[in-house]
Amino acid sequence: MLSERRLEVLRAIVQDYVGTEEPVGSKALTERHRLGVSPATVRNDMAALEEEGYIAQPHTSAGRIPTDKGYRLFVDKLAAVKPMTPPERRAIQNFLEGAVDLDDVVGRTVRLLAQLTRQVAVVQYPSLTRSTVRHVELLSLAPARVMLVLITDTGRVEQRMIDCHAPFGETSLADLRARLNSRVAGRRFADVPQLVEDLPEAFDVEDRGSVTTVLSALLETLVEEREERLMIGGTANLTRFGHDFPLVIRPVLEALEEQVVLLKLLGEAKDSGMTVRIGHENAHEGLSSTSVVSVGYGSGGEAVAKLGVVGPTRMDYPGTMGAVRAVARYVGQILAES
Amino acid sequence: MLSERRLEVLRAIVQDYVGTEEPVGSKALTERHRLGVSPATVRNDMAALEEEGYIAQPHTSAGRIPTDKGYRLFVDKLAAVKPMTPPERRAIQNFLEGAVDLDDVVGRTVRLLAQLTRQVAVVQYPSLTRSTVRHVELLSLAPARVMLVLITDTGRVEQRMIDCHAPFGETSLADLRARLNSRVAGRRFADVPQLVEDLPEAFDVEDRGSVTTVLSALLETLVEEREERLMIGGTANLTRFGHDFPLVIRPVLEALEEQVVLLKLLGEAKDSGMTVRIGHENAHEGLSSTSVVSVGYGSGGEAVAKLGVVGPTRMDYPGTMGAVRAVARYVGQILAES
DNA sequence: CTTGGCACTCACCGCGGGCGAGTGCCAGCA
DNA sequence: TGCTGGCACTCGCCCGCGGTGAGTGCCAAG
Repeated sequence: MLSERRLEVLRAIVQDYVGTEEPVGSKALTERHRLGVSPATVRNDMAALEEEGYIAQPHTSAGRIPTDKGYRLFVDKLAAVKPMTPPERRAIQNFLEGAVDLDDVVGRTVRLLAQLTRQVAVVQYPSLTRSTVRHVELLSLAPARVMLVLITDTGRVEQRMIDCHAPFGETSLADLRARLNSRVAGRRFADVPQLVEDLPEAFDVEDRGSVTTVLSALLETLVEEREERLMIGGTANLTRFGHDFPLVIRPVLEALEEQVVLLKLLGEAKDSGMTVRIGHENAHEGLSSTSVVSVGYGSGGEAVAKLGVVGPTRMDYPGTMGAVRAVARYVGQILAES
Repeated sequence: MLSERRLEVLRAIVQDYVGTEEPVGSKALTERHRLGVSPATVRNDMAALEEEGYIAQPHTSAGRIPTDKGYRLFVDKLAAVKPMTPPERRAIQNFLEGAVDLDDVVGRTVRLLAQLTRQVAVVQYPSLTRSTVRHVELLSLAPARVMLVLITDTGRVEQRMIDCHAPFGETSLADLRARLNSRVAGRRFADVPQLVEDLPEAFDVEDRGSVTTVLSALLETLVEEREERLMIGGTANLTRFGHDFPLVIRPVLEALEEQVVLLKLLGEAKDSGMTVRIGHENAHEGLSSTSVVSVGYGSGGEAVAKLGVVGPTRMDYPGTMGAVRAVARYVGQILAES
């Protein structure tokens, strides 16, 4: 176990390094922080911290920088989430309040988060399976062509074109629509599969095939990776990454373009509470020099989706966590209102 | 007017510079191209080309690089669009054919373009105003809350939530839906405003307010900047830009995040035929070291939207133009089939 | 108008030395 | 036992140096 002061030294190193982006030495530390001990003592502590793997030096005779493990300790034990100031809160609220629909909410959230944290923002649309069905609509576009529209209580709308093999009569369609809605409206999407299981049996044999096709299309929209959508923004902030650009930035941009990767990233995070994944803790290789701060958000007590930011491991964790948490909170409120 | 050979020299300079990314000198030129003259002659030609502003030297005693004006001349007079090879065509077709809906088509197109050109791809969704109405749907979600769903012949679906001030009866809604569809289905979206102008008059006074609200919401979805959507991809390719990274890449990323900027960019392009905007020809400042190659695409003879790529002014214009044209063509086909 | 020759420019590279921040170690002290 | 000042050492960074070579402009001759 590390002594109190050594933890303090680690905290000081993290803070200074995050601020200056340069390896920090023992002398500079004692000057900028009131540690109450001499540089020599700090050096001893640093040697110990390095021994334990919390910090490292890029070259001999350079200062120390925190390792992933060091950041981890910092986040877990040494950092308090920095709450937003009242004016910041008001700004967040104002910015989000003008949104007219879900796309707008998500879009504004992304921009807001990117701006607040000066990092890349990622916002997931409310998950279908965790939402409640508000309405299911079936539109006949052609004799054997039906459009399925799902509407959730979170304002999300998904549509899907369905090709039936046989023509599907207008009255049968209306019948299916009515039955479907009476069964699933107000229920959770996750329960839909069971709720509609025996629905085909209520129909004439001739329509049963089409009904099954429609239902399976409905179920298909609920499977993972099809039902998840997200939006990202603030990629321009990647340019603040460091000096050794292309090598670092490229894999990050590539990862960010792969929705699958991002979804997996957010999926790995805890469902409740804030999750911070630091450097190599991220499974994806291209993101090994980034940290991901994410949190669930939702209209009620339960999270319907996640949002977060991706930035260099050398980031202002307290500030970022504060911003992420605050934004998630307000987005939840907005969602609840609509 | 420049002599034939000088044009040839310019072409050679552009080709070499695009290939090597380094200023090209007179000697290297004569070695790599069969110009039939000596370096000294080429030097004279270069001096003339520089005098006219087609090329420039980064430092004294370095080779020449083309200016925006030089690329412009190259594109206009010296370059032939490079057609895709048969295997490439097949690959494009295969890649696009698996798409299941419009989002998928656009998404695949973006990825395809980015991969083919190794640049940033931008694909606009088919414009509403240039499409034809397939269906208009009105859903009652709550007594005074209606959802409007627009479906176009290009497979695009737009929805919008509408708050009516007074409750809107189910039968009135059905009536409006029927009348609306009989008037506008199969017609061009651009004509919709006139077609529905006198529609409120057909309704009882009590419903007339809600009808007007719904109609104005419908018209609002058609105004510019609301109706336009687009998707971008391949931003990771920006890392191949040059050595002087952050300064160049940052404004480009910023510009790409502003849909407004991109839409304006594409809007400035000609409606038919391919448009190439080089460097400072782009109004947006951040894009002054990029070129934009764009072209309209559509299911029939007429373009319903545009797509293109954004890359460094130092790009392979013939190849890029070939890829952009080919992709636009196949996307048009896919759209026509669906 | 083209060409070979020639002097000149200047970015780039590798070298070497001085500087200084930072380190590890040690002996002394509380 | 733990903290401190002192000290020698390391090594990345900066800077100035000269050599090299690609590239240039100019000129006189073909």
